[in-house]
Parts: sequence; structure tokens; C-alpha cells
Amino acid sequence: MPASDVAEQPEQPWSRRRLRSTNERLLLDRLRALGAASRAQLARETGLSKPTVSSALASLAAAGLVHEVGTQAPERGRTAVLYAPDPAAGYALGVDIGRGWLRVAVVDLDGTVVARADMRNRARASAALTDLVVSTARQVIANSGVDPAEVVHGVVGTPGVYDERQRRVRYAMHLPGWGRAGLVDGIRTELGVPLEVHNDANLAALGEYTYGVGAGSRLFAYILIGTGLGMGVVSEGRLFTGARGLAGEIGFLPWHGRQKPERLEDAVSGVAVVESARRFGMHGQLTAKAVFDAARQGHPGAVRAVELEGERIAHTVAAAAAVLDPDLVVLGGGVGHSVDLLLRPVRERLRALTPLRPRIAPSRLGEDAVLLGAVATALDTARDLVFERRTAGT
Amino acid sequence: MPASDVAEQPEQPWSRRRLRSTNERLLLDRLRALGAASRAQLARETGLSKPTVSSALASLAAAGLVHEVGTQAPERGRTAVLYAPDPAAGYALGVDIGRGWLRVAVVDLDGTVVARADMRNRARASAALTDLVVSTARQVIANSGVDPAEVVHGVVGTPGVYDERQRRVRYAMHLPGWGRAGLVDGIRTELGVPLEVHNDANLAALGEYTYGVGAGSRLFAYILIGTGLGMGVVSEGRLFTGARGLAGEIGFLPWHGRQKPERLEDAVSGVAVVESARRFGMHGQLTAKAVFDAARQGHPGAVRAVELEGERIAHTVAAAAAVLDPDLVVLGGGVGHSVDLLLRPVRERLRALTPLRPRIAPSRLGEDAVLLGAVATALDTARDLVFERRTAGT
DNA sequence: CGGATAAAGTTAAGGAGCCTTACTAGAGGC
DNA sequence: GCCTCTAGTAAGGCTCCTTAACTTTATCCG
Repeated sequence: MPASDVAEQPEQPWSRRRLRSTNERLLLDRLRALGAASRAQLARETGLSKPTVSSALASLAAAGLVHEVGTQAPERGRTAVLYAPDPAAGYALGVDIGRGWLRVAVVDLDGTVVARADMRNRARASAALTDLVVSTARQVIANSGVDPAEVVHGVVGTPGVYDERQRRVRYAMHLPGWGRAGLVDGIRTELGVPLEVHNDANLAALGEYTYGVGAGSRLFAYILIGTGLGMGVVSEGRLFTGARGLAGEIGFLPWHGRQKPERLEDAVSGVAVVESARRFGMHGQLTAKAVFDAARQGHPGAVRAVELEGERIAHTVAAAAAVLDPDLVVLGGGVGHSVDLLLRPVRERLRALTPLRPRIAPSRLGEDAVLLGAVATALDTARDLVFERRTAGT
Repeated sequence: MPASDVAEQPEQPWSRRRLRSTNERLLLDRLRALGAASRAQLARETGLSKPTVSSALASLAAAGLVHEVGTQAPERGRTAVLYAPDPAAGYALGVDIGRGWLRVAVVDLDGTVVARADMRNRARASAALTDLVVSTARQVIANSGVDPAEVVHGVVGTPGVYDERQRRVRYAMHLPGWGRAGLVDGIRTELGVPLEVHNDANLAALGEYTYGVGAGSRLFAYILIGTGLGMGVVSEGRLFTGARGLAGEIGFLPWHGRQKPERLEDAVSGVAVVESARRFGMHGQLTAKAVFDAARQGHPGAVRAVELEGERIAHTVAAAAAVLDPDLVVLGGGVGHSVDLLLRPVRERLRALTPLRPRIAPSRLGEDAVLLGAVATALDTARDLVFERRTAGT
């Protein structure tokens, strides 16, 4: 649910101005994909003529979006002048508001992190949380040395779903006070940066798709298992959000517990691991991590608890597989650290449950998935914005 | 899985020729949406100038894609000449291969059915089935009075999934012999019409989206319950197929039956209704329809069987809702006739299962959903093809 | 070392397609 | 009959792309 929705206008007339703009965009995208290229090379790759490439590139350079970055001698012939996108033409902000940690990063248009901070989130009220977010973000921007006005877009990841009309985050059970209306608007005005808010699992999926193990997947599901249970789906490179942004809320999948129907979230999340470990005879102050560690040592109760967790995850994967047909399912979140233990039971159980067995892999980005997803999303919009203002600015 | 995949080339240079083509396309699409319009009106709506509209429309008319259809006098001022797309510029073929029925229709570019046939499918072998399809399709084309060469595209709906590489339909358990390789190729060459093959539930979803109750939905799921169990998903107007075309194969959803884990398909489809009716005390030669009829008469065993079926459908809907977040779920297929009985138990059960409760509605198209979906899909491609060959033809 | 070759990039000419402006055509109101 | 208003056409100009020829600069090779 983007807070600043870019209205899609699918049917616009193609006047000459639009044509030029489209070709400049084509060249810029190509340059980003290649890193750096000469004008002759761009002409070959895009199918545009050499004069057109020269002139379009000149106007991109005048707008500050590209610049010369050196030369390259071909096998023989005149040395080529290489052009590359200017990473400093704009910056993007990524924020991950998690239950335990707040993470903020500023990236340039190349996607390179120029500043970052990870803070413990001890806020127990909405005011404290927004203050923490605003001050941390300001700090990070200051540390980056970037003019705040050059931070053209930001994306915030959080549990729950941002409701555009009510201007508040819904279903964010694990963040006290975070459901109040107007909080995001407050942060936005305090920072002076356009902000979107997205679900954390969705962003983690995008992060893992862009920078991690999901690259190139046609349909990719990221299952986030931690304090809660969520799933993000990336279809053909784009986030799949459903009708109201609630797609992937697999915590609500039907699940028949021991006594009564309950929510799958309560059966799969970290607490459930601890609970079943207790049931299998473990004692003391337990955390999910402790149970997994004990299982690694061979503690029989812990091993059984992990086994059970694996079966339940398999159930989750099977449901997602039957509905979505992903070619890759990535397990991340708190259990991400323990995927080595879970992979075998998950796969075994899956074999019994369904003939649809997508590839299953552990997260590569771990704790950074949400932040990197936020950054990737913000970057996308930031690139658009910087390109759009190109004409206005000159 | 389209058999003739239109390769997407997202990054093409926008030369002037492409620009003209895009504007002609824009005008044609607008005309289809409006039905008929004058050049001045088109200029106002598209933002193109009047001379441009005149010239583009003239070249569309020369290609036979549009023609004058009359005049309309405005409040005051000169009478306007109205243009409209020529429906006879091409035709599309839709085929629904079902277990009990084979349905074939030919439509013009307006989407009007110009000929149709519904035949009992008694084929028990692949040769008989392909023969039936080919002869029926030929017959329908002949009846339509259309030159077979003008049937530019066709879409076939069938249970299962067409595997492009193996050139055969997979997972089509209920059609004997239909899984053999090369059958579709045979039909294609016999008919001389380019054919795509799609899953029947997917097409039914598209049909219901295009002509039925799903119109305008952002994310729409069609659940087909009959001999088998399937689901089609339409997201933002486009079919959601998953990585390998298996999205919506909810027959494979995990389900814990009375003794052992089984496939949800066996618990929800028509046979399951009969089976539970038997368990609740009904006797004799039963069909799903008979059970529903008995329930309408108040037969207690039948009522309980229907109740149970409703609960299982609710389970299915809940799973789809948690993963996809649809704003509308349509129930169709064999049980479509009996949705009146099922809607209440489904909704009640759903309330207990999950807070995500999409709107649930019965199919409006009934038995025609698959055929109309095939027709709609074929029409889409046919319009593209006719537009593309516009230049080549002249 | 000088010419052949090859690639990068520029210049010049030409053309396609759109827009603006100015016009004609036709229909009603006063 | 004249004014006004809308539909549509004609002419000219502008933008931007392409082709083709040319310049520049590098390597290769005798």
C-alpha cells in the first residue's frame, strides 16, 4: 500500500516529447544494467542510431543523471568514452521497524549504502517509537553527508498493513501503540521525505528477490517466521499484494490445533516452538533460539519440537504451493538461523503432503532482508522521481 | 501456458513508426470501449490533435479495422461522422473440452458469438476426442459462414495444465487418453488455426471476470467445484498462473481427512458429496445433484452432507483468502447450481475460521464460464494479431 | 614509419509524424 | 441572413529519428 501512489496512466498519447523521454529512459535503464557503456555500445544494444544516442545522452548528462566515467580501448579503433549513471543524482531511504530492532539506511541511486544505523527498539508507546524513527533517520542522513533535500523517497517496513484511508497500520499486534492513526504522516512531515509503508514480509521478499537468493525467480514466496508469521510474494519481479494489501497473511491460514481451530500463526511462530519444547519435556527460561540450540546438541525434546515445527512449516509451504505455484520458497525471519535443522523435516513432510514441491532455500540476507527490501523499493521510486524532475530542474 | 507465446520485449526503442502504431492502437482501443465515436470526440478523449486522429483513423480504415457507421448531430454545429471497429476484421475460436460436454464457439472481434455448438463428450480414447474436437470446430466455423482463414486465433480450455515442452496436457485425470503427447499439435494442424491451451478453471475465472460477476474486481478467485477441484485467479485483469502454470491447483491443498492426509480434491469434489451423503444414511444410485435436490426437500442426511460440503469449501476459501487476499470469490462448476444451499454454511464456517472474509458469490455464467473465458482470451490475442497484420496486409 | 583497417563519434541531409493555426463545411439560433 | 458553434481539412512548422558520409583515433602489418 504505497502512501504516495503513482497513478498509472496506461493510455497516454505518444507525442514527440514522450518519445524522446522514453528513449532517454531506455538508455538510462540500460546504463544501470551495464554499469557503464560507450555511446556506440548503447546504440548497438538499444537499436537506436548513434546520433540519437549521442544527443539523448548529452541531455541526460546536462540534467546530471549520467556522466563520463573513463575510457575503454576496443580491440582496435578509437578509444570509447564510457558513460555511467551518476549515483549522486538522488538518494533513497529505507526503514525497517521491527519489534526488537529499528534499522535505517540511506542509499545512492546505484543502491550503494552510504549510511546505516541499527538501533534497539525499546519503545513501548507510539510517541517513543516515532521519535526514535525520526531521530535515527535524521542521524543517518546527517552521517551520510547527503543534503536532506536530495533524499527523494523513502520506504518503511513494518509488521501489519498500512491502511491508506484510515492513515494507520493495521494488524501490527507486536508493536505497542503503532496502530494509532496519523503516525506515519507525522514521521513524513518531520523528515520531509515522501514515505511509503509496506508490510515487512513483502519487503523481505523483495529484498531477497533483488539482492538475495530469489533473483530471477518467476514466482517467489518468502516466508517470514519469527514473532509472527507472514509471507511475501514476488511475481514476475513485482510485489503481489492482493486486493487490499493483505496477500500473504498466512498467519490466518486455517489450522486445526490440538483442541480447537486456531490461527496458524500461533502454531508456527517462535512461541509455538517453545511451547512444544515444553510439552516434550524441556524446562526453564526457553526461547526459540535456545530450543534450536538444544536440538543441535541432540536434546530429544528439542529435536521433537523442531521436527514438529518443520511439519507445520511444511503445511504452510504446501498451502502456498497449491495456491501460488512458486518455483522457490525462502524461509527467513527468526528461524532463518536454524534453517539447517528445519530443511530436512520440512522436505520430508512436504513429500507426504503434496506433489507440488517447490525448491526451498534459506534466506541469504537474514536480518537485513526487510531493510534491503525497503531500500530496493524506495530506490525504484527514487529513480523514477529523479528522472521525472530532470526536465523541470533544468 | 500459451502455445504460441508472444515474446515480451519490454525495452524497445521508440522510433516514429512505433509511435504511429501506438497511437493507432490507442484509438482502436478507445473505439472498442466507446462502441462508436467521431474523430473530434476521439481527439478530445485521447489528447491527440484532430489532424492526427483523422490521419490515423484513415489508415485504420484503409486496413479494414474501422469503418463509418453513421452520423450524430451534436447540440449545435456540424453533424459528426461516427466510426466504429469493424467486427468482421477477424474471428476467434473458443473451445471447452469438459468431461461431459464439448463446447465450441466462434466470435467476431466485437465478441459477439456468430456460431456455437455444444456436443456430448462420450469419447473414451484420445483419437475419438481429437476427432470430435476437430469435426465440431470445423462444423461451427462452417455454420458461422466465416472464411476459415479469418479465424486468426483459438483458445482451448481443458482440465489439467498444458506442458509446453512435453507438448501434452498433464494432471487431466478425468479425460481418458487426453494426456498423450502431440494431441493439441494434431488439432492445431487439422484446423489450421493457432491454438493456445489453458486450464479450465483459469479460463472460467477469466470468463467470469470479463462477462460475469467478477467485472472490476482487483483480485478475483474463481473456484471450480465439480468432477475435480480447481481455482483460477485474475489479478488486475490478468491471469495469475504461477511459475509453471500450476497456480490455483487447490486440489493439492493439504487436508486431514478422517483417517489419513488426503487431497482436498477428494474431500470437496462431487464424489465427496455423494460419499458423505451415504455416510449420513442415504441410499441408492446417488449423484451430487441428487443429494442437493434431496437437501432442498429437507432430507436430513442430505442436509448434513451439504453442510459438510459447505464447511470444506469454507476451508478452501479461507486458505485462498489468506494467501491471495481476493476481494471476490466466485463458486462455480457442478455445484454452481446449488450455491443457494451452500452459501450460508460456507459463510458461517468462514466466520469461525478466519477474519479475512472476501465477498462470496455464485457464478453468473454457469456452464458457459470456461467457453466464454476461452473466447475472451482468444479474442484478446486475435485483436492483437489483426492489428499487427494491418501493415503487412496493405 | 606509413598505409590499411576498424571502431567511435560527429555532421549533414532527409523524412516521418505530430502540432498549431487557419481555414472550410454544415447545422442551428436569433 | 447573419452569428455561433462544432466537425473536419489544409498548410506550415517543429521535433526527433535515421541514413550516409565523414572525421578522429586507435591497432595491425608490411
